[in-house]
Amino acid sequence: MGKKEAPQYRKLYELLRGLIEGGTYKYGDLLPSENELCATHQLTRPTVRKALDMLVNEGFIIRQQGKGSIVQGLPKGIGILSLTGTTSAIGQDHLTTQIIVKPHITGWENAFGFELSERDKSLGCIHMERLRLINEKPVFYDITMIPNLNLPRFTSRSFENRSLFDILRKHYQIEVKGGEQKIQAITADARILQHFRVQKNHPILRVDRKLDTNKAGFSFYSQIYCNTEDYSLIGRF
Amino acid sequence: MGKKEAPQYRKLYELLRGLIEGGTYKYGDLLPSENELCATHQLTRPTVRKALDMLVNEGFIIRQQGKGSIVQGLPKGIGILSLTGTTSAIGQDHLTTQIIVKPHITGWENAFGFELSERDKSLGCIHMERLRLINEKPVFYDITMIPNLNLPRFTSRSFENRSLFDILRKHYQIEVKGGEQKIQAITADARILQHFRVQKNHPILRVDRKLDTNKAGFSFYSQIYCNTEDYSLIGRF
DNA sequence: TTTGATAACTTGTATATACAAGTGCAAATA
DNA sequence: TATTTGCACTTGTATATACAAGTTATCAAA
Repeated sequence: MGKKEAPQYRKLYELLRGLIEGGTYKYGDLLPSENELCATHQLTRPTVRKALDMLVNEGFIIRQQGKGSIVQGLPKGIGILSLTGTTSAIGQDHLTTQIIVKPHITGWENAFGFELSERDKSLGCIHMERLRLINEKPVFYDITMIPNLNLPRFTSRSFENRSLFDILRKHYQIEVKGGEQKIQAITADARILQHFRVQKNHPILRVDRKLDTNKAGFSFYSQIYCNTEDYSLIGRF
Repeated sequence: MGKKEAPQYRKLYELLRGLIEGGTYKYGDLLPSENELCATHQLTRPTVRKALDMLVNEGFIIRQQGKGSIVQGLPKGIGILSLTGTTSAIGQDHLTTQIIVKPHITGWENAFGFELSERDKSLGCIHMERLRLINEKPVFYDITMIPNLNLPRFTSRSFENRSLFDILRKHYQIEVKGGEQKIQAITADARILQHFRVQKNHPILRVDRKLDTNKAGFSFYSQIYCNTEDYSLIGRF
């Protein structure tokens, strides 16, 4: 059950990412060259390059042949469009979570337009609804549906302070590896509007997401309503 | 000036991507194993894996240890959130483009909230506004601003039938490598509403984008208004 | 029949190496 | 002085190899 040790390239990636996020390397700085990193960490160039590839893919650095790896700015807004969950994306601001509908087992009404496997349909799902507030102002309302697939004690866990992603990773060794999302601007229905404390024609952003995990065949689904009046969703691509 | 031959891993990537997009490999299929691809294309495994890595990053396949590379579904909506431009994303539907404001050189009023370099500020920009229609219905309105940096004949080119990305790549060897985007739901102003032929409180999705290219220090900017009534923006992550 | 071991596949990680190609600076040259 | 050349450094591409680890089917044993 114990988690295996992370591979070398991943450790280096986490280290460098941490140094960028922590401000040790700032926008425009050059990272140590690949050969320097090899020497410092006792690795070979392909391994180092794999770590740097990950940083490139996530937009932390760009590479320039003949010059080096140039640090890029951090995402400044809410990174909900990237992989990290809501909780890890806000930064300094004060984020609180209210559970509106506690996790409970039910059938699938639908999966926000995504197709469900027959197995998932027959299993039913764990349903949960949460409201997220930034500095006391409601910003996200999200509905999460997870196939009811052998997650002991799941419905009784606390989702107040910790992100769903963390809980899945730490207690169930499930890591979200990617997914698909559909984005629309809508005028929300009365129930959602009430949570956001806004008026009838207030525009709301809706994101329907299918989240794929490291367990083959295990995906879950969420629908996020977002009041983008004060915070916009940002992402790198 | 001629374009260099693409590297092997890129050629394999294009080939496989084409086969997936063309339907030769369908959802759930397994690609040939890495060793088979090596044999077929006279390449070594690291090279083949690099091509597959790219497909993974763009969501075309997932890999499962012990099993193989599993083909995923194609993006079904409008892939504006991914790298490919609008034109290549629509698929079967009929897309037309109307130039509302022809490309012309002007100063920067702003860059949609992104920071400009002093050099770009002093150069001014090429400004252009286009309306895209899908099956005769207006869906996108986009404002593009490109630093006025030595792009001969640019303002006189035709943007009716071809995507901006294609023109940049073919005529100027500029490839968009990524970028940053901010997404909000808004109620549009009168000018935008008029183009979309919708009423006052109709919700509109706005995407502000900074596009980074393979030329270091060369980025351009666009602001896209989108009526998501019939088409939602989709993306993989 | 069921169970369990095994073998033959698959992808994952890592090393070691070589040369190509772009950048930037310093020394040599005009 | 201004320009060119060359060198040292960077990342980019590619090969060859080895072993770890997950999946699946087969076959033997219980």
